[in-house]
Amino acid sequence: MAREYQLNPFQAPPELRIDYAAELNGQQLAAVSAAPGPALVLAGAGAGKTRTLTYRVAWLIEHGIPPERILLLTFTNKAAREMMQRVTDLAGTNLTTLWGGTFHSLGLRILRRHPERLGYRPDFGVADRDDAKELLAACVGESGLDDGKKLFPKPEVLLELFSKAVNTGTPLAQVIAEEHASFLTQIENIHKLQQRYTERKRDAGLMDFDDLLVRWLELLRDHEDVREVYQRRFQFVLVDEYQDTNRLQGELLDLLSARHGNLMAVGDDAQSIYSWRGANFANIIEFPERHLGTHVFKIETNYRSSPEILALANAAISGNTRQFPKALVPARPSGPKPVLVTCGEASEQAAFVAQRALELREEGRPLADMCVLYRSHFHAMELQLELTRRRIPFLITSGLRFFEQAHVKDVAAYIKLVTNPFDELAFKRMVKMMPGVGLKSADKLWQEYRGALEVEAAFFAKPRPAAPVADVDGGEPTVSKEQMMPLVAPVLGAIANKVSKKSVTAWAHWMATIAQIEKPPVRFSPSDMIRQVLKADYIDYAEATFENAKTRLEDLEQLATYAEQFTDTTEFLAQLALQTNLEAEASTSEEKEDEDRLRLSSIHQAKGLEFGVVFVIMLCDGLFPSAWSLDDLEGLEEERRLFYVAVTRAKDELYLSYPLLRYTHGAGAAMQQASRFLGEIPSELVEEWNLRPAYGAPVQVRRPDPRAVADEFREADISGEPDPEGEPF
DNA sequence: CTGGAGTGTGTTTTT
DNA sequence: CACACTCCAG
Repeated sequence: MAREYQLNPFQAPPELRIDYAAELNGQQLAAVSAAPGPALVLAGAGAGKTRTLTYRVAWLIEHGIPPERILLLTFTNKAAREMMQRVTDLAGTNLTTLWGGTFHSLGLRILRRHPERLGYRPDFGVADRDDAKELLAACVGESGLDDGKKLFPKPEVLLELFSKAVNTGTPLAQVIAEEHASFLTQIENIHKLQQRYTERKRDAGLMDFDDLLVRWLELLRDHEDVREVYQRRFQFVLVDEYQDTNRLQGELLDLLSARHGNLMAVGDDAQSIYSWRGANFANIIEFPERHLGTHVFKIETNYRSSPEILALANAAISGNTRQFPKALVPARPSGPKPVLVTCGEASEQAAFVAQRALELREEGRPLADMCVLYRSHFHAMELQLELTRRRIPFLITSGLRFFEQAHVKDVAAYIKLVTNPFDELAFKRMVKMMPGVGLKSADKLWQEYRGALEVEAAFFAKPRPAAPVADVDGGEPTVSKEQMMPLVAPVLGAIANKVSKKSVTAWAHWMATIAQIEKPPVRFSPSDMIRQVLKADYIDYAEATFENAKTRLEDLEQLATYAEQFTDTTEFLAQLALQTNLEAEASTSEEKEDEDRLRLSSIHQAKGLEFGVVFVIMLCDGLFPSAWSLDDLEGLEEERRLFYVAVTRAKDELYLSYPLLRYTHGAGAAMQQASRFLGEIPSELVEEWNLRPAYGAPVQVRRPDPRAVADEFREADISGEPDPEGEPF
């Protein structure tokens, strides 16, 4: 292996601004100042994993490694941004040339530079889950495979299977055998369908989430000159949350770092909670075998939690058989014991959390320093109601993603079609908004449109010069903003005679709107486009269609504001698809960040965060651990790790609660059993609270009237906006 | 062929 | 209990 950079990659340090030895403990320092070469950093929860990684980046830069030679892979884009900001503050260096982000966003970034190598257009789009589902559904439909005679997997299920196969590098047949053996008889058809789906994506100029990884790997593997460029460029590769990488990501990392061999993987096997998404536990275990000469660093001092919380966490995880043994050493002084709270029913549990949060706030702890964690989003229902009722401000990282809401997708479809006239989904989505147009007409119109478009496009199809591979210091992608695509409106005009009588007016109106937004300079400004679409079409449509049109239109105004930072529609759309949550990712205003709100989150979404006080609710067997996981050991162990992640978010106080009774959908009340995870904790490690005596007046026990619930929700301030009436309580 | 009324089904976690 | 899907009337 060529290692010419290996001999002395670190130039003589200039004067260092950071006193590493003073700011890090011995174990952290060892990892931060590690000599070049493969390194595996096993850092327990709260041991300063992020801190270590951040200082490592600063250390590299202070030792003369140019930022553009560092690749930083993190679990969320936000994490990358925060780390880079921190390094900027620490070392006073400008990091704009450092590449950092999620696997998916970096895959997009690299693919965008060489799309022609894989036969993609330079402005290919990113299909989110819904897009992928629709596309696949269309494939199923036209293939006639699902004739209703035999049970055929639904598009969602198929996508899940495809995804698992590529992410884990497992043959599709094997995945099906493991997950849905009954579909094995139709394996031929499923294979055909997958092929069709792949072609269809390419025709539509779309990559789905998996493509961003698969094609990235393909690009590096099959194109030596491209591989060379990136292998040379990325002298140091750092990965966070390595325990949650899947096989595909593992291969990408190995390939990217193969030349210099400076791959530093940071993770904690006890916090692996994404195996359902294909995360490969083995990556972390086999790292030293795959990378000869790996230095293993262990960081075991926990700075986050009180010894009491840590003792509980250790007890909780000890039920797992598959783990590296580790000894987390507490560094903080003693605190209160974790509390186990048994409640009568879910609404009582909600009342407890609300009341306790208020008490703690009285004692001077900001709401923002408290978090309520749960296994599944719907577990937080009663709590949302209770907080709303009591006017306690809260921030929820909700299950539904901003971009996946119908109205957002509707408006985005306009931008998508103008940006990429071949976007079948966008076209059909808009056409179906017209009166009298359903699935079939949409398809017919699409065929007509597509035909006319090909004719138009022929004029634009000029041979593109083979793009030179960008050099290490090469510029950004060579996507020209020039008009390389035909205009949409003329094509719509050309086929206007094919439109049914019912929708002629709507069609003309639509055409006018499209013409308006695809005219420069509007077409280069996503936010202008959104505002024009709203004004021309969508306000009316929304008001006629949605009961809650007002809220939705406000959302769209927010989208337009968010879009202002983009001057390129392709990038805007791609980023939007990769964005989980607009609020979490977009830069929020000062005012909003200052606001004191209780945080509600699924445990998965709370990964990497920490709070003074943590409530873990709904610890019922069958809910957490979820009923799905009860029958196999691996599933159960993952749930246990999830529980471990939950409790290790807490710094000072931890409350574990569960209701004895729960009202389930339709079936009425069901008795609940305490989670088996609670049973695994020695009783001397927790303090048990008896709800009623401690809280005087009996908590109101009521079965919510569903209609009242719905009303309350409608008025509810779910986004956590400040209450217009002023004082929250 | 569309869209409404009526019937059946099935509920994790997310880039 | 909500939503997805089916079936049937315009």
